[in-house]
Amino acid sequence: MAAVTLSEVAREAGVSPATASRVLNGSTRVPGAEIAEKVKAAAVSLGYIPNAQAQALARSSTGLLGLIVHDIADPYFSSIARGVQSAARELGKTLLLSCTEGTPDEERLAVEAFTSRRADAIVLAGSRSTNDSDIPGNASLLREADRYLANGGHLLLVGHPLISARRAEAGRPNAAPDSARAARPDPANALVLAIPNESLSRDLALALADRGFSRFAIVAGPEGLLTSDIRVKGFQHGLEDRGLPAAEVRRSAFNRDGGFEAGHALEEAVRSAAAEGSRLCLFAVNDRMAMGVVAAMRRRGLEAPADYAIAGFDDINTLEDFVPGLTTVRLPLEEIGRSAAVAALTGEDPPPAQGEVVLRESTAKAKH
Amino acid sequence: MAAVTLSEVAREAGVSPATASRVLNGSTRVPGAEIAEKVKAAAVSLGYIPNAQAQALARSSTGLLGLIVHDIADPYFSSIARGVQSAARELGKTLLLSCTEGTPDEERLAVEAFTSRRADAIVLAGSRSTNDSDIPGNASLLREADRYLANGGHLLLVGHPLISARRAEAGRPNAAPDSARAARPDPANALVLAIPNESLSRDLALALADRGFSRFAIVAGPEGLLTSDIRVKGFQHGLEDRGLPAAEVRRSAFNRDGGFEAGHALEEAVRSAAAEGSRLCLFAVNDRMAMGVVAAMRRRGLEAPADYAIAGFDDINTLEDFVPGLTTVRLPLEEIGRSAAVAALTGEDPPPAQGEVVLRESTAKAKH
DNA sequence: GATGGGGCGGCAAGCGCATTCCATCCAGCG
DNA sequence: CGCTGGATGGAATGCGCTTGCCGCCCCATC
Repeated sequence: MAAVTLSEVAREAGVSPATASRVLNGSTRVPGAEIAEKVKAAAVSLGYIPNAQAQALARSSTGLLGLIVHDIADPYFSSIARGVQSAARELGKTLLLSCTEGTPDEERLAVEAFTSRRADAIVLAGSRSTNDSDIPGNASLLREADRYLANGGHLLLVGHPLISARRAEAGRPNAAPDSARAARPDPANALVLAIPNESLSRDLALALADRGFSRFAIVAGPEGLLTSDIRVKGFQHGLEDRGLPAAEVRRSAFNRDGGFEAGHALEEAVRSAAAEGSRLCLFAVNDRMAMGVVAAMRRRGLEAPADYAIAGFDDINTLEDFVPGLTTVRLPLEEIGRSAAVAALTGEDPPPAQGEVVLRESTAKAKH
Repeated sequence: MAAVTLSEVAREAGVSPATASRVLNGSTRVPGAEIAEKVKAAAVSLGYIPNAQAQALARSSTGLLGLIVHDIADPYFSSIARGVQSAARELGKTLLLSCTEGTPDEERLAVEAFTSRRADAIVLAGSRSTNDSDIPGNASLLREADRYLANGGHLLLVGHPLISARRAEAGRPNAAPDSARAARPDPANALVLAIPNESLSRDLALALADRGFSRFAIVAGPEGLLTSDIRVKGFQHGLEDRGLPAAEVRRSAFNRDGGFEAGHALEEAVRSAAAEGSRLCLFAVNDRMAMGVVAAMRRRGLEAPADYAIAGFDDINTLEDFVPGLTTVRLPLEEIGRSAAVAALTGEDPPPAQGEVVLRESTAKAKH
């Protein structure tokens, strides 16, 4: 990529590179009008485009914002990405994107790559995992994050803080609630945009109980996946608050196919509840899983809300035309992306996300 | 973003920066084993991470790949993005992302930004518009692209070539077919990953006709939107091939809401066809529009395939759990993204995309 | 044992730009 | 009329790294 350089423009305009630099790229010292005109004209006629690399090197600030997600083709992340991108554009930043499939090792690689690019800030979205097999990965991710921060970068986590050795316990059954964890400063000193997963899934359980459901089952992601674990916990708390027995938890992959698989496995439970004259209410910890469950049930001839009820979480945009309308917890994903980007770039603490329970047809009162 | 520099590592290891550079970052000349060890040890202990900006400046190659899409939250683009990202990762490139809402002006800005970053290659996805109002935008996009290419960048367009003044006619009713346009070299000398929109929509029309449908209507995007126009044309050709009358074309926004709107408008036609004992078959030029149509019809109490038939185009992943199963044309979007990235980076011509008609329930023979 | 060549570090020159410091010029003031 | 101070353009330096070139040493060769 050879290209027109500043000094060529300067020569063309008959001024020094310093002067050209001052008129072309915002400086505190703006040269006289006449000279400025000459320089601008020269720049236009030569088709000058500043070399951002060189500028970055000279100013030691790149104007780059890194975004790390599990999977950009997942509507959850692509909505967030849209928000991040839109904020980045408004702030005149350029977006770097990396997808990691959710593995801490890939995430570390991404942080490393962005550190190498000297990104001004990094937004890291996606659930953490407290799985034992991820301990080394989490540790090295944490180290990499520390290094990035130590070098003056801004890191913002969407949802959960990074998993430290100490915190690896946090997702476990008897860990501290959301609030306590959020209050504890992240060891890596990263910003965290909190998503009230626990209280929202509790709200969902309450809403469902108030609608008259009394038998529940939970379709969760693999053990150790923080987002899933926390949502399960919140939901169970809600049931407990209403004096209902804890729901059985069925674990599978944290995606549509996981839901599909769980759906098959839950057929029996749905039918036996029906046999007893009640409807089982399912809570899938994310919408994609819920959609998988619905697909599996449908294949077995079971429909919501007639034969069972089901709720998801996230309110991804895909739901708009999904049948039956899926009860879920709306997360303002694009907005989350926007404020994540802004917070990361400014270094200010982001406002926690606001969610809300959205009741739809999939948990309607039985029609008959 | 201050950080450990190469020369600090070199000093720590007791060697010159040149030597350190050679051992740390792939050079043809690799220093002796003993020295290499010292340098590596120093790099690790200091936590050295090369400054990609400086490297880029020195090597004049950045390892950056730019991706420009209309909307990253649209599953069509996010699937492509996934493919691009995955190829980029494998090739050791970093991805720059920009969303433009499909306006040529924003696209130009994105190209400019990526040029400024000296991206090695740019993938530009999304339909072009031959609309009169976009003429100036297209022209300046073309200029910007030319400039990028002149500076040694590689540009790859997904779908259509850039719109030149000359080519602005191409999308018009009596323009040359796909093949002729593809054969004409792009003025900007950019690569083009061809998507056989015309022949595939023709295939779709043939398949539908063979299924026994004889009355068609088309739900298209706004006039001048190339992808839409070409698909319409191909479909009409297919009908013509079967001796069927041309379908009425109804235009609205190229998205879900446009489809919804068109769906309402088409209620009459569906009902009157039914009154005459036949079913109207709708072709929406993309899946999102088709989904909007289905939603609108459902609201009016009309269901596919019982009351009408409908087909879409793209086979976005959202369709997996859409009811009814939507007949469509499958485009291997992720694969398209992958080969787009590879071609852009290598400068080689990409293989044209392979699509196929997928018949599903939405165009099933009437059940009764 | 002298000579040529190959291998290996180091030196230094940039890559394109921002910015500090300096020289210059002119206006204004005493 | 001489001096000072502010404004303005230019020269020089450095951001962190790569790489062509030079010089050194050691070994093989005659």
